[in-house]
Amino acid sequence: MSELLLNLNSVQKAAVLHREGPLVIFAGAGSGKTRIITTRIAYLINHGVLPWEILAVTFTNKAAEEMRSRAEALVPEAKRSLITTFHSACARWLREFASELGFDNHFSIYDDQDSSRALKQVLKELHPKGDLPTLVAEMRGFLSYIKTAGIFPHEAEQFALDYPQMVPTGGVTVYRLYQEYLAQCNAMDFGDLLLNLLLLLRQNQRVREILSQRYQYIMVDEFQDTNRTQFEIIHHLANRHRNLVVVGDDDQSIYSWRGATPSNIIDFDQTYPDAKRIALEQNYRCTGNIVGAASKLVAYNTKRAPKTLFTEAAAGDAIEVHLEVDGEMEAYWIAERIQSERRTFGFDDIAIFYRTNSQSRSLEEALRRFKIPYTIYGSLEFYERLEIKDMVAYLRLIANESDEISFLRVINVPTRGLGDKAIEQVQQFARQQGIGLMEAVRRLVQAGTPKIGPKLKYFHDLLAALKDDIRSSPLQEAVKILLEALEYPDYLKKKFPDQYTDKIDNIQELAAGMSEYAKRNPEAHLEDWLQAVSLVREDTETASIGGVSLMTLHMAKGLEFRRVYIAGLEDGLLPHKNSMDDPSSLEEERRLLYVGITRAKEKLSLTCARRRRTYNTEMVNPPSRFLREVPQEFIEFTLKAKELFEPQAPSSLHARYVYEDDEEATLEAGAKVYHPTYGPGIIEGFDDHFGQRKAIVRFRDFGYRKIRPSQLHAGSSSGRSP
DNA sequence: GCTATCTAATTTTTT
DNA sequence: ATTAGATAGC
Repeated sequence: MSELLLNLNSVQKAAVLHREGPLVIFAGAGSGKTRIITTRIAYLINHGVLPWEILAVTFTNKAAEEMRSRAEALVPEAKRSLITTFHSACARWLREFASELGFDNHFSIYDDQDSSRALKQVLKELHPKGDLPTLVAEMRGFLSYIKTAGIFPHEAEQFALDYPQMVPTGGVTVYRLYQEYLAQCNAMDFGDLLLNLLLLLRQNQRVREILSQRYQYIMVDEFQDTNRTQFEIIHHLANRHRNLVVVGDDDQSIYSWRGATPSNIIDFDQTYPDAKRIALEQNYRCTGNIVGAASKLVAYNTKRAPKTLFTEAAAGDAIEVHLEVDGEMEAYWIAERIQSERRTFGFDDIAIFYRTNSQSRSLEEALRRFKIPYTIYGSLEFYERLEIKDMVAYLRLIANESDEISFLRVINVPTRGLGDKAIEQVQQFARQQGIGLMEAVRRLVQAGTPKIGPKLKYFHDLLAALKDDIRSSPLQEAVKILLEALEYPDYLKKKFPDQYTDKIDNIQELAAGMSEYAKRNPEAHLEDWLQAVSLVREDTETASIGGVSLMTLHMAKGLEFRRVYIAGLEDGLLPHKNSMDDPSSLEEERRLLYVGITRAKEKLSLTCARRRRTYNTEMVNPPSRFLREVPQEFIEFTLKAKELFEPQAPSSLHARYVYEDDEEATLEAGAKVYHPTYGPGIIEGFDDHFGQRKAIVRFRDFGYRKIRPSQLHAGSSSGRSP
């Protein structure tokens, strides 16, 4: 008996030992699913499977990294298996076969910001007078949806006929033009990495043969979050050997708004009728109370595969529920609590989760006041910072001169007299001649175009020199060469005098990361590094600081902490107000809380605030409806919460809170009101204005106003004429 | 063409 | 409050 299998329960063992054919594993939270995948990889390798015949895909770099290192710890050969994210696997295959699609294998990868800019270029030409920001926003949503659904431009027409409500006016044309523009730029957005690979697999028999032959054993983690495109890719890859194991938990599906279809896992056996099915329902992570609360909560969902998570662990501490007067006090309470428990839970053991990023500010302030170290995950992305984007854009343009989005970004950075007018002239010339922007620059320089000719020549020569210089130097020098050639520090100092040091530090960090990368991958070229930074976003600086972890509930998936706080359990925040009216969105909000709760190994606190300032207005939200769905037996109310919650009568929670006094009884948030001067509006919240209570009303025609409730009539029109 | 000022928009966002 | 992006004025 292999020692790998020690300490596995019989169900886990069955999952690991599964050899041929499709298998779907429903793995509840904390049931050891990463362990199963890694152990299975090790087991396969120990039993004659070649490491490079194994493919394991996940969604996040973090998860992939974890999986890779754990598998390697079991068998060192696992480092030759392909254990990575969907996007980076696809990017790798696309580089291999780019030419089959008419792409150069130095193609750029566009992040959301780049792709918005590309879309803007397309729309600007199509609707010169249109409201660009609105159009871009509308089309972005449509494009990301249609790409995750695996629908190609040539199929979009039919799709628009079948589902007209899903397609904005002109959407089909924009989709086609956008894809053409990206092809012209030799660039792919995140969606294209998947979609273009799917296109290859569908149309190109040679590629399909090679890739489906290559991987004997395929495993996919977090399968509930796959979209249709990903499902179809996996289907093609696994078609030959049919050794496909998918692992997931429909209760943890929290990305349906991004095209994930949990039916991929729930109905897996419709595509694979011979699929075996294993359910892992024993939780090894959390205490009894935490598991109990989470299961009871998620059981309120109507759409889910039936299952019950259980544990043999002791009940442990009760789940703490606390209510505070406002968001600041809530944060203060959490910080104080962390401080008082510091002998039991080290700062690294603790996480605070919240629904929206904007909630992090008050938490940060409170933690700072208590001198508690913390790390915020995923707020200001390192690679989205202006100075980093500038550097990366230059390097991209050097690797791929067709990359027009990078071209447009850097042509006047640092400022060199090539503003909107000049760019317009270059673009128009390019359009006229049917050539790329860089070629247009070359010809305009050659033609000795008046005014902009010399400036363009400077830019062109600079770029050419940079290209030579960087290509002939070791990779780790690239950023340094750029900085000097551009005199970029001077530019930063002039343009951002007070943020200068920060920005230079960031660039230093980029350069350090680059050196590190070059050291680890001695063979790597600029293109490899560019791909890595496009797909991996980690801020090495913040990652090493440690302390209490702050993140959104979405980011928390897949992680675990001994001690967890979830802040802002209020109707309007969790569930979020945009998701409260639609039943299936509401269920997703519930799953979000479920995910948060099940991250806690030992102790959990749920907090909410009566009032909360968001942006500039004060909102009054009732406690989350989800709090009522957690049975009282698992909960301990803090003193403060007790008087307000009345735990013995949970159904009165709302009533007591919202209708606390007569004024709010008739004018609660969300109520339609009518004002004699401003006309119809909706109450968004309340504000205490020097002791006087005012309603924050969003008027149909006059925007937001703070109004004394006595001036408002209930309903959408007044009985009297205004 | 560049800079300063104004305005609108802020759910979540693995890649 | 904050930020990015568009517009108006130098």
